[in-house]
Amino acid sequence: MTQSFSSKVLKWYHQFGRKHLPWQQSKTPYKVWVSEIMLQQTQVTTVIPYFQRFMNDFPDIHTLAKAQQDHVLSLWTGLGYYARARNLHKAAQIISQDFNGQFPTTVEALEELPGIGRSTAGAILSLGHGLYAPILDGNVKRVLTRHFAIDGWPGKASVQKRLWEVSDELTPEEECDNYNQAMMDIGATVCTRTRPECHRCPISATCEAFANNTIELYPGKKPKKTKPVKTTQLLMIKCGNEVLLQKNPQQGIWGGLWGFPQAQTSNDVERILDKLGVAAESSKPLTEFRHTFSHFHLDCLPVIINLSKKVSWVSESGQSMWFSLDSEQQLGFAAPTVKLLKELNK
DNA sequence: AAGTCGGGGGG
DNA sequence: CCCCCAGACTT
Repeated sequence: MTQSFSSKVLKWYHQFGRKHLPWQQSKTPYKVWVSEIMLQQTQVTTVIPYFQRFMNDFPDIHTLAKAQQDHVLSLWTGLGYYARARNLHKAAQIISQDFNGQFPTTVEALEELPGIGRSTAGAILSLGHGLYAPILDGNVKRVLTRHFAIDGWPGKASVQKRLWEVSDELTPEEECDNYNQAMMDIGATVCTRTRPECHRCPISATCEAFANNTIELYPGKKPKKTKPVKTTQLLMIKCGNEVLLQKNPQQGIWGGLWGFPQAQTSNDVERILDKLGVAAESSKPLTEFRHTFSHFHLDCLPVIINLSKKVSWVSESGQSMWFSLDSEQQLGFAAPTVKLLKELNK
């Protein structure tokens, strides 16, 4: 009598599964939710310190709901995909106000919340509530495409559909939480992208890719396209110990984060200074660097602009501010902004 | 179906 | 340089 797929996975979990990750301690739906959002497209080792800081400042959903967006984004600084933080904050307000702080307990209701898709909903239900729900993250996709030799890029709709069917079919009612955790653990620690350790895999005996020695064919690769290159000047307009920052619009790149005014041409620079009603005393370009996003390169030329006189200028919209270089204000910054603020502090 | 949304780990 | 990572959302 051969064991079922899920029972082999579960047996492996009890021996080798990860049980000491920060969000697995005194587990609650809130911790599971926050960790799942942070872990979207982000590796575990990267997330850990962010999760710790986040829980320290926002220990429960009501605290998060009441927080300033700037505070939430400040704890997301450097993590990327900032819409995750904005959506997390929005969802916290909905859950706190409309649901009395209680998470929904169905996939459909969870998916109504901003930032929660089918897989994250499944993780919250299973890991957070101990209910039945399949998941399909990058780990599970890698394990399943290899085990069942499922061709094609998993991002493709037809392949994704097939993977959901397989995941749904394999996921057991009993110990669904442990099964889901085990599949992620196998993907993260055994069935890795490069150099998988098939000799340690609990399901290698039935793995098609292992049997055919075609592991490297799975998962199918994403079609590559060349990233366009954009250029920008980052204007570090200084006045004494302060520098001018602007808040980016909520939608679009770096939404809700504070950053330096940007210019494409020297004409733009003049216009921006004109609007401030100031004249530059001196202007010094720093060394150019490239910042790469998921879909384009941004060649950044930072320029320090010193003002001759202190301007008593107040933002009309609240979207601009003079930021003290030794301030401890909790604001969200993109990675290049952090890098350049450090330069200014030298 | 394709594009938008970051930043870093590891080869 | 490359690819990918506990994806979701918009068009």
